[in-house]
Amino acid sequence: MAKAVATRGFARDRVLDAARALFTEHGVGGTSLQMIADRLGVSTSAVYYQFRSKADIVVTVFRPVFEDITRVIRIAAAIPSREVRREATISGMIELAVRHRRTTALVRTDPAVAELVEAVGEFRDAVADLQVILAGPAPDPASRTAVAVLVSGIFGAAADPAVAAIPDEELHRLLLDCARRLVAA
Amino acid sequence: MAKAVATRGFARDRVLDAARALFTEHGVGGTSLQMIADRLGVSTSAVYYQFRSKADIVVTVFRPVFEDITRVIRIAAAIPSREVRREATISGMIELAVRHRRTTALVRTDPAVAELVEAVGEFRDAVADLQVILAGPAPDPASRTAVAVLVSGIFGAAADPAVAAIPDEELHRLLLDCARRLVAA
DNA sequence: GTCTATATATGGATAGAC
DNA sequence: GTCTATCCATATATAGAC
Repeated sequence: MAKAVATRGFARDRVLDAARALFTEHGVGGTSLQMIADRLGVSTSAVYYQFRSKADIVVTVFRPVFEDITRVIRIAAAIPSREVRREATISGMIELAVRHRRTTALVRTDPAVAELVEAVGEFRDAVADLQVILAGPAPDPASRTAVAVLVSGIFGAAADPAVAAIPDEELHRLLLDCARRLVAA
Repeated sequence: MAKAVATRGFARDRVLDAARALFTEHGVGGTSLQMIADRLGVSTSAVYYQFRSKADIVVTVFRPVFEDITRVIRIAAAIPSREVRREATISGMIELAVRHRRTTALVRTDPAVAELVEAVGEFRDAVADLQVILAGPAPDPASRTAVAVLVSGIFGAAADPAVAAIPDEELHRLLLDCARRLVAA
């Protein structure tokens, strides 16, 4: 129990790291500022010095993920062929799902994050665009189901403890295999 | 705003219905007894008359799902061929995922439910057994990844709003197609 | 930059009246 | 079977001292 070493200067990042870990363990709703403060060995007030509110922390934690999704969409949107565009989107989605691993699971599943997505237009658009590129504008039941399995499967699997030991590169490749099998009509 | 009609005699079931709906919307952690009581137009004390605690409600809501999982496993365990056994397990898993739809999503994703699973040995065993039947006792990375995609994909997709309009039978069939494509090595 | 103290709300839970 | 009243713990958040 060495006294909490204040590595100094990066207090904000330390709060974000602790928040990320706790969000993963207990969900956003199950994580209090007290828990974050305790993990850092500081008081809640110290946390409030770095962030205006809990919502501020949540938004800061998840912004990078949605920025990545937006980036993947923007790159894909420039591709003329629908087939190639979908391929690129899936590949980009897997890349970011693996890179963010623990964080991304919550994007698809945590009710608090779902509310956040609804609230922040920027995030909401990213998710909507993703659906359209993958399933098309007016998808039939089979496409809708396949896309739902694909997205839930990718994001859920990337965060599954069962694959935690698999290195990023290998996991990326394995998920790509699964995705190809799924969407290969 | 007609005064809350107390259909009488089924107060317990009405609490469970309200809880299920709220758990789906806000997650278990994000649902308070106050919210449940409000939705029924009663006081929290009235809810406490039907259940000892919030945990009691949670356990009662999720028990049927885990009982179904246990039943699927028990039936599958009696099948000698490993191939056929896995097929039967997947089919049974899809059947219960579709039948419970909104509830099952939380089983894979809600941190509060994850803690519940850890706490209740009966539930924990069901989940562990499911993994072993699907992936085998010492699975390689590829199998672990495929099973993770399969389970997350099935449960996540069944609860996805995008497939809400698809009838149970059709959704079951479509999910089975997805599963076959995924595990067909 | 971190602390103490505090305001205020909400959550889970119980006792006892009706 | 439902309500009022209440207890206690915890949560978010702020003010101000050091």
